[in-house]
Amino acid sequence: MSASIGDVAQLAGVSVATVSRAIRGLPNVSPSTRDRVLRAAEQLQYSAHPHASRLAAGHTMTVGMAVPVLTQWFFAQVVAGAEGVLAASGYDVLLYSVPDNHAKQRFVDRMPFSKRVDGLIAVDLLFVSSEFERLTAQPVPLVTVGTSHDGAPSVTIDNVDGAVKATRHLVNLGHRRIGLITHHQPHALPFAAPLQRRRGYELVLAEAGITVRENLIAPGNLMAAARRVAPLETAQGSSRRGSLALQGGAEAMAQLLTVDRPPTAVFAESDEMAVGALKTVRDAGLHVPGDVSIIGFDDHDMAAYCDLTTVAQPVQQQGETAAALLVEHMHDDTGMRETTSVVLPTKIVVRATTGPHRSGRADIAAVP
Amino acid sequence: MSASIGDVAQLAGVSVATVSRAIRGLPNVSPSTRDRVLRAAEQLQYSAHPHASRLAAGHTMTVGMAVPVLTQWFFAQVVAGAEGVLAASGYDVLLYSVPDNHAKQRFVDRMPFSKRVDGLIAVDLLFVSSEFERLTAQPVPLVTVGTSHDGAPSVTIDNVDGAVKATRHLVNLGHRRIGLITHHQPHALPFAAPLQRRRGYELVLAEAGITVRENLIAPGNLMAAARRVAPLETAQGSSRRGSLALQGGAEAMAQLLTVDRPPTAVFAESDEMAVGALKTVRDAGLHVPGDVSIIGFDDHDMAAYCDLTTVAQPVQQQGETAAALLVEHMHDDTGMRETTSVVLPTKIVVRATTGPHRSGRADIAAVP
DNA sequence: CTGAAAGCGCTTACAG
DNA sequence: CTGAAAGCGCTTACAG
Repeated sequence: MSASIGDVAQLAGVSVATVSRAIRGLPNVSPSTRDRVLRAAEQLQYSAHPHASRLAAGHTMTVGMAVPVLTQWFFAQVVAGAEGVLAASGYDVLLYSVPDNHAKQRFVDRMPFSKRVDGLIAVDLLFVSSEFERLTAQPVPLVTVGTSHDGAPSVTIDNVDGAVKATRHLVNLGHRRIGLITHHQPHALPFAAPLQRRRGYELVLAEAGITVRENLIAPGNLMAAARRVAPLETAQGSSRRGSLALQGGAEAMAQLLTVDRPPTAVFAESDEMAVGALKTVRDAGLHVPGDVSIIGFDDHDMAAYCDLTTVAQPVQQQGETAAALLVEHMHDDTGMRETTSVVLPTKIVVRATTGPHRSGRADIAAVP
Repeated sequence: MSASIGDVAQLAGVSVATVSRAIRGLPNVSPSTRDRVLRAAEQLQYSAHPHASRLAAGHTMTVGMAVPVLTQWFFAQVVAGAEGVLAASGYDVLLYSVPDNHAKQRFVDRMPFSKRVDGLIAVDLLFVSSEFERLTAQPVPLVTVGTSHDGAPSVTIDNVDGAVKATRHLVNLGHRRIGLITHHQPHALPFAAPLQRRRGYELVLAEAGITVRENLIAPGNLMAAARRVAPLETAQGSSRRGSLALQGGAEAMAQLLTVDRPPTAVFAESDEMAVGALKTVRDAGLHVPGDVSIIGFDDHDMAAYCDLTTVAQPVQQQGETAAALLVEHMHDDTGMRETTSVVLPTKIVVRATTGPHRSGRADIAAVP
């Protein structure tokens, strides 16, 4: 079929051991020999059979990457980011989609023992402790993005802080009746992004002396429908729902417009929901930001187009950082697995959908 | 580290050969022996080392998938579709991003000879004949999606026909001045989707006795910017540009609104451009479809949300079909590579952005 | 139905 | 600096 190391050895008149060394750039090969080998290899279009070298050398030069679903904006970005740095370091990426708990179970059961990867990146996968233990009880290093577990390096953003920025922006514009469109999932774990973002919202209201009103908080996640499409509990579900989030945001906003004194500003936990909300407001004949200010979260591709004010998070960079961390760990043979957790910064991007509260500081004055 | 086939053999009291056969469900193993082996394997949490079995068996059980860039909607969908059926057939997917000509060159040079995959799927990659020959001059089967080359199975859609449907829809609504927002790339090959879609447009105008007017055709591709982001010439660039397309569509529409007698209907070669166009029209204070009808192409996630009339193409299904075709070819040891090319159907989805020409059949009456 | 042995194509001590 | 040989963990004829 194609040339083997033996063919090259024969052509170059050396042993296969020497070919192996010459080609991999190992020391202890005389320049002239190396030259001859390289020329022979070139001539035969030789490249090492990866499975053979991996078997012999004991490493695979590939890393496994598990994501809930590739079709969602966030995940595709993260994978792309990781793939870039992994490729640059000579690693192939093996893709695993883990759309539901069954797939997660299978991933946890099989992956660590399948010996086919040198490292693992898990994006937005919430592992219960038994799963996580199983995953780390073996020599393949793991780094998580979007979630963090004690015992593995992780890459995340500070969701509370991001939400604080968003809410504070609205408060500083004079708003007092501030709505929240959430993507809280029923049984989500405590550190899930939706809960964290809600927490930031509540923190700022408290610090501004504004009472949290339940009727100003609307779920934008269309639970039944979302569950059908993406049955897996993910940590940052908010940013990842695809077009359902548009619709969910639209409906949540519609609900907010029915309450007694509707909000003059709304923080949506994701840009997609924010864009949906935008539509509802405009369809209702109201103006943004004249009547209602809206701020999102993510800096999704659509955000710039819609002139949406938002809290930007670096998405591709989360993949890149995770990959860099992983590469470092794979090269680190000391076996000691220090658990770096890097928290990437968010930053507010003010565009055209937020503005000062209409009645100036009226509302504020109304509150003692 | 983890159990090997030898450990299982020892525990079960049989030879490794028998373990191998029992575990892979080969015939010629007595039920009781098989049972004992399976139990032992279970107990040791044994799973075969993939590199070893692949080396020995001569196949890799993985397929390589090359896409221009994973971050674009279309490509992520296609990969997800393919990954699904590949996983179901027991294949892993190795991801290659081929964002520019340099990467393409490297892919063509190395991939086929790297012996690391049993098959290849190339999405939207335009190969010149020398590249294509190199790719097919080896035993690894290739299937292309979005492009088709003589000599390899492919899955595509009929872009001409899709565009015919779109344009005919507008003509049937009584429109005569029909604009086109193109995504034609300067040096694109003849079969590239943008050209095909344009061809469909021209075909229908001709059949309706309407002259093609150059000033009603506007490029929506923001060439300089697009080139910076995605330097590779792709076949169906129109559908894949991300947010640039939104902006490009918006600008193209703005241009169309400046001509002497502006179009009463516009066919945009992609939904993203159509959505951009929608914005321009509304920002100008005009109504859709009252003043201008707009139809897109793709049935992108955003289309339903925007109530955009469009020509839907099955996107995930293109990945699924390609994967199924490839699996079939990989299982086919006859070596004869019949070149099935499957063309998936498009279908028009009428929503709220197209409507009858305002002045009824006036325009039509004006033309003999 | 089962086992002993060769072989897949490399890498890596070990000698020299 | 270079080579002979063992070994990585499986699979696959070949015997029996």
